[in-house]
Amino acid sequence: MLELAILGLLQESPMHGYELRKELATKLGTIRAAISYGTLYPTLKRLHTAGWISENVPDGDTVPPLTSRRGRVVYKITAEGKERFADLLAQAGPETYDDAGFGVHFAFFARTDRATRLRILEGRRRRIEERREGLREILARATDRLDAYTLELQRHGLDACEREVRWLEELISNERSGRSPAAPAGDSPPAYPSPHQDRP
Amino acid sequence: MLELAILGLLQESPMHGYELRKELATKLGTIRAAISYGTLYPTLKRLHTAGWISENVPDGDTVPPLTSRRGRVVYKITAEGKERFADLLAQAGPETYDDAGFGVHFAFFARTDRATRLRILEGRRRRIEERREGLREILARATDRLDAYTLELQRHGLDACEREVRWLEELISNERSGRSPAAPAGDSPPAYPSPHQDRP
DNA sequence: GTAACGATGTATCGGATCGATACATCGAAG
DNA sequence: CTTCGATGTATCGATCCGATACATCGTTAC
Repeated sequence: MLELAILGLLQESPMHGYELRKELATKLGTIRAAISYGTLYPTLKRLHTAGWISENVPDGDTVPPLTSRRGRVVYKITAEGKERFADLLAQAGPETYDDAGFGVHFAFFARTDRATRLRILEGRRRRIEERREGLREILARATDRLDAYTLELQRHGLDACEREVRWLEELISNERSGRSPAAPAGDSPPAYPSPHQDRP
Repeated sequence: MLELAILGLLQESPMHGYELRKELATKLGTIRAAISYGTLYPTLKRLHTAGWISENVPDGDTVPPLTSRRGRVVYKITAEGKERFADLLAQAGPETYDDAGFGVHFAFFARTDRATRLRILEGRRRRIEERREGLREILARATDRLDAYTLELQRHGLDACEREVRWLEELISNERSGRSPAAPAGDSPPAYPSPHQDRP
């Protein structure tokens, strides 16, 4: 999952690890608070071994002992890496529908074709609907077995599910009618400031 | 984190692994969809080694070869396990405020003292507020660097944060005034079907 | 001037957890 | 009478996190 995110960001521009981590946090926002270095560096090493990225260690050829710069490794995507990224972008399996997988894929929807976008959005919706039904089941069946706090937790979870389904439905509807992702679907006004829709 | 959940459930009644997994799914609901057996059994083993639970393998003493029942191991909490559970319940550190940790602790709030409940709720609120501020920062600062889909993702995340902060505030307010967790705080009517509040 | 500090930067280790897989029992449906 | 789905125990490889260590750089404070 992280693999997709890294390749996607390096496609935009080469970066070193620290920068990559910050950009990752910005791009993924709430999905993955911040990637641990214990995840990032091994993954970068793996991507390098696979030949999808290159590691550029700038050892100043003729000036090694003067300042002895600590190696600031710049990572750059390769041609094979771009192919790999395209492959990952196009696939939509079960792992694409869980919280982390969906978030990462969604973050790169601008570079995903519409058919795949729709498949992912619908798969995710299905997933959340199942979760929602599970919670409704619990709330209908086990009301007496569970204490007030546990029930409140389930209600809060159910609320979040219903909200996400509505959100997904709006996104799906927008995709089908060829609208911008954030454009309001018609009757319901947007709750957030409009994303400057200057192309009619 | 899983340790707390297992000890908590086994405190209610002894269970075998399969049952434990199902109860865990019911109790934690949206927090942790379903615990993998690859997590559950090693954790049970660990708890057993630590002396917090006992493993009861019912090998029918005098009837070994007749049906040769596959060992259905029944796990039971020990006195030390109960102490351990109480210790875990009472502590409120940074790991108590992330998504998984908070959810598990909240699920056992019925057995947590009020002071700890308040500390955890406030710590969690702080955590979500920080996440919210981070998202606002991104939405204010990086609007032009991010595409429409990424922005929409951030907005959805921000919305979820604001919602959770409101939820936490209501819970905190209820705790302070000694109300039931799910009771409405006063002016705002509940968004979900009232949890049959037949006591006035 | 220089010492301290916070941001930048690379890297590893142990531990928690997941998903896939394997295997075995049992009751019911066909 | 056999196949199938639910029940049940268990392990393996891979992913990811949190803590930790260490080094550089610029700014601020003394």
